[in-house]
Amino acid sequence: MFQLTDGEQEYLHEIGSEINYPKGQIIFSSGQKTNEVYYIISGFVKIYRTTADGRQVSVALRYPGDFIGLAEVLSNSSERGYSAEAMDKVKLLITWQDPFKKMLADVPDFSSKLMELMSDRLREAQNTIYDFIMNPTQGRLALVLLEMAERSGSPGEGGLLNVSLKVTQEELAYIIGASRQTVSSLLNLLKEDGSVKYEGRELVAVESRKLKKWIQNSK
Amino acid sequence: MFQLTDGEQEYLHEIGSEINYPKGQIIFSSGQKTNEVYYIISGFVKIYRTTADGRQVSVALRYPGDFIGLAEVLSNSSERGYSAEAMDKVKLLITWQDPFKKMLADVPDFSSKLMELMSDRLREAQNTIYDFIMNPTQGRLALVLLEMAERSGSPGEGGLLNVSLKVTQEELAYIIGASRQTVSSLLNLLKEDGSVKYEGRELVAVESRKLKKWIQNSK
DNA sequence: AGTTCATTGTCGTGTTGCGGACATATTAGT
DNA sequence: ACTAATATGTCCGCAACACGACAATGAACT
Repeated sequence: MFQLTDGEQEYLHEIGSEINYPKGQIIFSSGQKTNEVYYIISGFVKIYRTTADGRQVSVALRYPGDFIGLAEVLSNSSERGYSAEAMDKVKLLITWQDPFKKMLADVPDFSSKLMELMSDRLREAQNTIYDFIMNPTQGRLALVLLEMAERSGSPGEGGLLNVSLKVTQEELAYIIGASRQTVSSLLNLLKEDGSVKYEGRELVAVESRKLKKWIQNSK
Repeated sequence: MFQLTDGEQEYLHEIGSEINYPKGQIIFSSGQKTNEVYYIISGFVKIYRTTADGRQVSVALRYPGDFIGLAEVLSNSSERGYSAEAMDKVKLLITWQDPFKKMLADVPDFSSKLMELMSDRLREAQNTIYDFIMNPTQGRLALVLLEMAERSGSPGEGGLLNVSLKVTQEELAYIIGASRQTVSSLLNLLKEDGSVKYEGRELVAVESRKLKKWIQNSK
């Protein structure tokens, strides 16, 4: 996986500034001018677009240690193609694109590291496409829950992952491209099955073994 | 769009060799060792994966002027994640990864150009995800036909695009994640509508205006 | 503690699209 | 030209899911 060196972290802190966003805060919006690159210190960020009829479609989730708003800067496109929203309390490092580009030129290997990052992301996006074609709704739901749990959870015994996630069903529906109602019933199936454990409206654990049974042959 | 300079083209020809593949030829397969990078001179290439039960899922199409097999090389992953197959007569330029990486270091701006390419591709992949969520089958079919026509066709008057494409309906089904039968009926609707024109089994023209009416609000 | 708002559960009903089956048409092989 | 292999058209039953409606539950604000 993608990992910055201490030196790179330091450099980023020098040219950027830390900001905290509350849950639901919009970080940037589709159509806006491209000025900054963000580095995620903690929390989840949703990359999405709002359709003409008001629906949301999210195309990716970004996790700590990842950059957002990067593609536009690297490809010199002046407008954001997607919006970004904090799904959680999020701590970001904001850097303006000029010093960021200078860093690209200054710091050896940073450029090739970003190249790796972009390649990984492309692969991820292709996997998402693959999953969309292969998996019916329940599989996609399982996939997303698993991914979020793996990114943020602490492993217990067996395939158990302890997490602490407050994500509404509507949000999940946007991510997997399903209706809210369908997510509701599917989640209940997963609960009965013991694949996921909720405390109130907070997801507290997932049983990855069981969860994987809902996913189609992934390869 | 992505475009190589003459100098870069020349360099590539020096370190690589041209090869012709017939339609249906597999260029590389998922799981294979990563050794080469390919540059498409002419023809279409399908990037796909075969599922356990034999179905194919294609996640992208690549057109002339694009690289394939690039992501694995840039991210130093030793195995191909997807397979690539010629959808046409395809002319490729094969380069081994070592001289290719040397070129990256040698040729100024080549690296940043590839960065742009990767960014564009990521954006494309995200758009594909978006379209999958937003568009029902007929919309996805229209999108793919339009894209292929735009990439290979010569524009006539109005929104007309003259092309010459031999793609089976099964192939289209793999690309849009639908069943062969559904593609068959939808294509007939498109023909009746005048959105596409066939001569035998060859697609010869698309009426982009009409075709676009089958696509949901794309932004 | 009470009111308000957001979130979730659960019905119907209607549509879309899959997948099997089979006929027909077209292309390729020898 | 004849045969085999591929590709296409079409019908039908079935399952998955969307979408509207509304109730019930839980959370947040004052």
